[in-house]
Amino acid sequence: MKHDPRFDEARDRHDSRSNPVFVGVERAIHEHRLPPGTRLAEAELCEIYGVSRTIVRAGLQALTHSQLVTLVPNRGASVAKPTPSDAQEVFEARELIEPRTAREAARRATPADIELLRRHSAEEHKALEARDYGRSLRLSGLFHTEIARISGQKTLLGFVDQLVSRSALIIALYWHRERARCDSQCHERLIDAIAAAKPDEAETLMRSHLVDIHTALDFRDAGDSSRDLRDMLLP
Amino acid sequence: MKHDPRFDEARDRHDSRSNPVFVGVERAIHEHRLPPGTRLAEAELCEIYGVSRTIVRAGLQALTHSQLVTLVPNRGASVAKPTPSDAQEVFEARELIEPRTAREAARRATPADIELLRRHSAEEHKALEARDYGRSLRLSGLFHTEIARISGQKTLLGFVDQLVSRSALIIALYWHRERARCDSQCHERLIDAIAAAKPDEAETLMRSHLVDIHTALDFRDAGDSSRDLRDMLLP
DNA sequence: AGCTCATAAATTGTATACGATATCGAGATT
DNA sequence: AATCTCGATATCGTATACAATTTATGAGCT
Repeated sequence: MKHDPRFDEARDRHDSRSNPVFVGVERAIHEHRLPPGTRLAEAELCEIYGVSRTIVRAGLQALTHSQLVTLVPNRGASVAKPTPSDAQEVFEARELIEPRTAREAARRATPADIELLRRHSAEEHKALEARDYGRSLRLSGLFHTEIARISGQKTLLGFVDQLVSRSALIIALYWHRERARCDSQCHERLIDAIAAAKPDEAETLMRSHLVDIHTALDFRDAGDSSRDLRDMLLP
Repeated sequence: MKHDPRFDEARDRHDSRSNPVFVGVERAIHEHRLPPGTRLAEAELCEIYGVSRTIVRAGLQALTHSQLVTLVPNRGASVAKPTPSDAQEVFEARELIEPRTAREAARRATPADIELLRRHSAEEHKALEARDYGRSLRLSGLFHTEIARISGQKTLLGFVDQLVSRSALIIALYWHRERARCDSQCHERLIDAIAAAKPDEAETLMRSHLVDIHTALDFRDAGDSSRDLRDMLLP
């Protein structure tokens, strides 16, 4: 046996993805159950997830690498608080990268991919109607990473993943209007362009969609709130 | 005291950057002392750097996140071996992102920045004349990340950093000609464009520079070699 | 000889123990 | 009353111990 291809799948996502702390905290951040700035004490996470500090620390370091968590030496971890300047940068980066993934997705999407996108969009719509704010936000992000996945560029997918993640924090801090009205419209039109295999249109739609969100950000207060960790992570 | 700004510096780079395993292995990869595929046994790294497995494992996980190391569950770590398809992707991503950082650098570079770039370029040239292949390669990569730093986009800097890192592995695997002749020419011209504050020109030069390298890659054999870890890491 | 399976050695995964650093609070000082 | 100092407590950083898994070795079999 020369090389077992299973390893290639195993390695990529099973480093952080198999860590319950990483998965749980990431998801809680995506769903806005963990507000920016929340302190993440190791002992507390140990109890919540029933693992030792070894696992907790590995998870926190992984979260730090994706910039969802800020780790201050000797003083512990807390949910990251992107500054207005960070927010600008993240959206500038998205405006550079995602039009490309949308273009490529339009060139490569299979019928199954389109089906998946439409299903996601429907789910997002449903969550929004059910007032399940957190879930709709997570699905909205998933839509963007799904397009990156369809584009077939694993490297760009990694970047988009990170940018979408951070966007959840940015939206938590700097978004005030009733959101996602534009989203569902924009997302539908993007799917149509991709399904019609129109790369130029998909690229343009994606760019303007991101610019829309970007320009709607509102940089003022960034107040703190402190509730109980267990409440935010367990449900 | 509300918020000590030193933390902002401390947090960013002092997570992985203070780990001797991360720093040492990263540098060895950048300088082509650690060929792709080299196995990285934990016990061996413990001895080499005089630290416990805790530190070694943290370093290996950080290296995995920057995709320099492949970590297979229960079977340990080895230096990553980007496939030809990975290599294509990395350069496509660089061709998307780095023209932007070059453009921004041309708009924002201070005289001190230009000075620094010229000094780096001179060092690189010297290393090349001294046949110090590893050093010249590392400096060549540093040139690209330095431009990203000057662009002022921390987010894109992070991506460029990762892409340049992986490029060292890609060059180790898929580059055969006598290299870096083009580089020093290209780099000089790029500095000139940036110094002259010509964003369009800097952007174009960067793009064609990257395309040059990309098209010169040669995807054939990817043979293994196994020497002693200590020899590759300690000097 | 080549193969299979069992056992031993090596290596990784996780938990815990201990030392270092930071945080908090009581009492003294200005 | 506010600030400062110093000890107690909590929290983090690193090393180590033990369990789980993989890899290497060799006897026995076809």
